[in-house]
Amino acid sequence: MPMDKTFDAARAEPEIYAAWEAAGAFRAGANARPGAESFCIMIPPPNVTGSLHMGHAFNNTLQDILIRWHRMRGFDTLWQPGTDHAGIATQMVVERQLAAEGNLTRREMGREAFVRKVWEWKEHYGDRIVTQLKRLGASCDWDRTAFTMAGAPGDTRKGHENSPNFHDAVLKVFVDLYNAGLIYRGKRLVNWDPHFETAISDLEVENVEVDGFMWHFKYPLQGGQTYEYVERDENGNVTLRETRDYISIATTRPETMLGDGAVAVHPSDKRYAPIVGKLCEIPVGPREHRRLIPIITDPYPDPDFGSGAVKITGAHDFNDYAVARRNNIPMYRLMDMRGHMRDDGAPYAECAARAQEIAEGAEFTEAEVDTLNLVPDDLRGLDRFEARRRVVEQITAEGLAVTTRADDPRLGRAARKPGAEGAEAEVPLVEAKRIMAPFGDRSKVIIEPMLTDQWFVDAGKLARAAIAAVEDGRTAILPEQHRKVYFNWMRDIEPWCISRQLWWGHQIPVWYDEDGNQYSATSEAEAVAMAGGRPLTRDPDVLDTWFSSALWPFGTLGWPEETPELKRYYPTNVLVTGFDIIFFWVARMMMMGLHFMREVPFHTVYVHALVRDEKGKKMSKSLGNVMDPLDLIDKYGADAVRFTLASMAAMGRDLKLSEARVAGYGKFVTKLWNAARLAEMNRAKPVPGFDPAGAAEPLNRWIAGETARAGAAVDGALKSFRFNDAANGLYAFVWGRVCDWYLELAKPLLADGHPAQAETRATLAWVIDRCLILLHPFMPFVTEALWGQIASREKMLIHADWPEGGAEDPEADREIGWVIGLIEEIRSVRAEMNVAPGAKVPLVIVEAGAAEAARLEAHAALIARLARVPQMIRADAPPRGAVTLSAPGATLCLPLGDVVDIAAEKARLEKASQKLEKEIGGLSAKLSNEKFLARAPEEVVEEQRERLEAAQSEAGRLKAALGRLAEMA
RNA sequence: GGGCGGUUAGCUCAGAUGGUAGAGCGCUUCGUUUACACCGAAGAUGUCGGGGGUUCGAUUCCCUCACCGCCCA
Repeated sequence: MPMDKTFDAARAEPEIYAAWEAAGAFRAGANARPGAESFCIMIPPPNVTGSLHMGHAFNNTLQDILIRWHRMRGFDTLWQPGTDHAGIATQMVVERQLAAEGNLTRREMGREAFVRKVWEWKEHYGDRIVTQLKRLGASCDWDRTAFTMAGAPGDTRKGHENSPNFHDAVLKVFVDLYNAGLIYRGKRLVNWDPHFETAISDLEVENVEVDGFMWHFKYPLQGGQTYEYVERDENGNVTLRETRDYISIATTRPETMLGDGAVAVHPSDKRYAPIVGKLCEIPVGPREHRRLIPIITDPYPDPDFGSGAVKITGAHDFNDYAVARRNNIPMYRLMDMRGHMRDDGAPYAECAARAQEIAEGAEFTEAEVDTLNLVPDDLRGLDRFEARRRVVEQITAEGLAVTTRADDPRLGRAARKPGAEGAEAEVPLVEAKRIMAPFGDRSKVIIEPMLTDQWFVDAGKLARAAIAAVEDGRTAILPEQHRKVYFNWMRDIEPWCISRQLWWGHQIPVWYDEDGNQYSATSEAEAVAMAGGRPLTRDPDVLDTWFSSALWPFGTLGWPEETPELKRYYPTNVLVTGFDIIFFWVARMMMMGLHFMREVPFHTVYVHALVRDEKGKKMSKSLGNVMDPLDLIDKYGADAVRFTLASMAAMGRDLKLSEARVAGYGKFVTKLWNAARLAEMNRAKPVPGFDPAGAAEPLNRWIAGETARAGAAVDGALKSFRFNDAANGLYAFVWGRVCDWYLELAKPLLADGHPAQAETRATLAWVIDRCLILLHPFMPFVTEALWGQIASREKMLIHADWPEGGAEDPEADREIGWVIGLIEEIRSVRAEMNVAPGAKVPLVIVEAGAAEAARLEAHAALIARLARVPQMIRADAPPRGAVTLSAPGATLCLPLGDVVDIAAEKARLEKASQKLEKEIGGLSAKLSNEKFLARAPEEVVEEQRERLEAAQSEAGRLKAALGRLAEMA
């Protein structure tokens, strides 16, 4: 049955994938040679809520290439798959679904029922991303699919039937770190997401510049005191001197003024030296209970920024928090968990009075301060942004806003034009400026720094080993620039907040007795025993999802049990990941791996770049520029998508992906298909044990050498993670060498009756096989399809032996190279002389060296065919009007006397001649430079000399040809 | 503000360790020779961002400037 003209990817891909799975082709150790080295990659577990995007497609294509390559080379290969339970994301998705179904809310149904719902959801939808990875051709050992929540209460064990019990590993890690003092609980300022009502880590906060305002307010000094406020320029000359009864404070968040504990100025700031230590009044709240706060010094305020004085709100700002701690300033929490102004506790008057005592020096505790609600009664319960509006309104109404002329440019759009009507009016100074605001990376709401009790990992201690391992090269990070990023972050690491106020996740294994004592244990029974039987309640919080994914490299292999897999595959070889999770994930796996396994989790971290759209924009739903890999697979086939991604994977460079590029590689699939089709039509079948290196025909030896060269290039490129070089090299080899030249040159030899027919058939089949093998890691589907179609084989291509070695054949290279050059030369001349494509022109041999003459004779048939010169004629001199060809070692020409356009030929020769003269000029200048001769390496000098000689002899030939042309004219 | 990366053909990008600037796409012209028109042949296009330096020699190494992008404050 003749082959179709194209590969039907849509039909073939699922069949091929099913065949691989049925054969167990992906299983750990499949195709391993006896005693083979192991090669293991841990998949970056996609979120269980995820669906395949370009980043996944890229990331997994690269992993699959490495895995398939090693598997074919006989390594004991494991590509460990699995998914991440993705705390916030999953909880969000399920809550949304409940709402859409008109179901009870999370809080209405309670924790247990909700968690059960999440497990149900996971059963239904949790394998979507896995299915999608399969469409890409990912050859993971799916039987081992792991899940970061496996074994947690309620696990239905669907979709991750064989996953190691991750929950056990997580609990053990927690308890061990707790007992080692590396995990602790404390009241700290953390990033609070008011939408999800949970703490999140620094890394989950995106700082974005937005339009905002900077308000300037007056904090009056206690009892109407005054001071001389003096400003000076750099030279110390006084530029402003006035008597003030206030200190000017700038803020972008006026609602937090209610919680101010102090005003701070820099110790060197002379302007405020007279009032340091005095009290000033917060200009908001009921007049009768205005709070007074101290003016202190601290290195934090920048004297050159704003007024140089900073309000300190320890409970709602990270910088202020540090200042407050240093100076024992109380931190008053103003908001509730939803970001609304507090509406709890005693009335304002009572709280404010107590705060006043504290400001005046009364003793206080953290716990007491947290009970004080300093939100005035009229603002309680308001949303934080509404409260801000009211605060500004109240202060301004009272005349305590700093004012400026209405044409002050700092007012932004609100400013009048200078000289315009009203430009001289005094208006409140509200600067319009860009300010950095923190947003939750999932909720997209503004994050509120919030003083709450949380659990922390002492990351600083764990980081030391993780830094050392990269410093001494036990783990290599590629490309190298990412080492620096890793070090910078690791060396300056903050405690890691690991508690989340969610329900979906590993619940913290800590119980409290009535006195608040903590018992950390892997089970409640154990905790009760530790507590001597006292009644306990469990901490309701769950762990940050990244806490469990940090255990991925050993948790998936069965730790804490000492499984054979753990022994065999840990440390893993390569981690392929995006730079955006170096901190979230890579750094934490390093810390946990080194701490619990005493060995690095992976030897190499290959950090790939971002897939962008063709204009270089980040793909995002809101921009509408996302390309869906599944759509592309539907349209062009998985092979084309994979090959595109691989060919663009230059290390450290972002990919700008365009559909045209994918379409281009789709054509490459067709090209390969048709090369195989040609072989089939010529009845070229693989001959077992055949080695073209020993072929009689130079052409066959030549392609054997080219193939060896291509194979070595692929190996070299993949060894150093240059996926693009590997892919592009294969493309050039298959299309540019095999299809464009070998197949064309072989056609005459494949003709019936040709003595080399059998050998050439065997070589042709061999070459196609090699193409399939070398391309398989990149384009697994079409290659496997052809492999099966060409012959019945012992093993599928996925387990075929990767070629090792193979030598080039310099003699055959020279010979075939010469023939190719001649054909190109003739084609070029014909095209430029406008010789009719069908016109048959003889090749005139005026002069030829022995080797050249032999080549002409040996390859006459194929030269005739490809260059359309049906006969070769010997002559003593070039005929009139003949065009001389540039062929090393021979004087050949084409008698185009009748057809030649003399002017065109003259132009052609002159152009070539000019180019040569330029080269000759450059080369001879170089060679007459004594310094060059003295200092350049000898082989470089020699090379230049040879080039000069070649150019000169070529120039001579051109000159002769030009001379003949002149005679004709 | 600190750090990192980029600037090469019309477009998208390669150019490890300095020594003849490349590919794909696009473009122009031509082509039904039985693998492939999802093809073939031929062709054009570059002060390698600007300026300095090191060197016999710089797209490549160093400095500096400009513009673009990313990360961290």
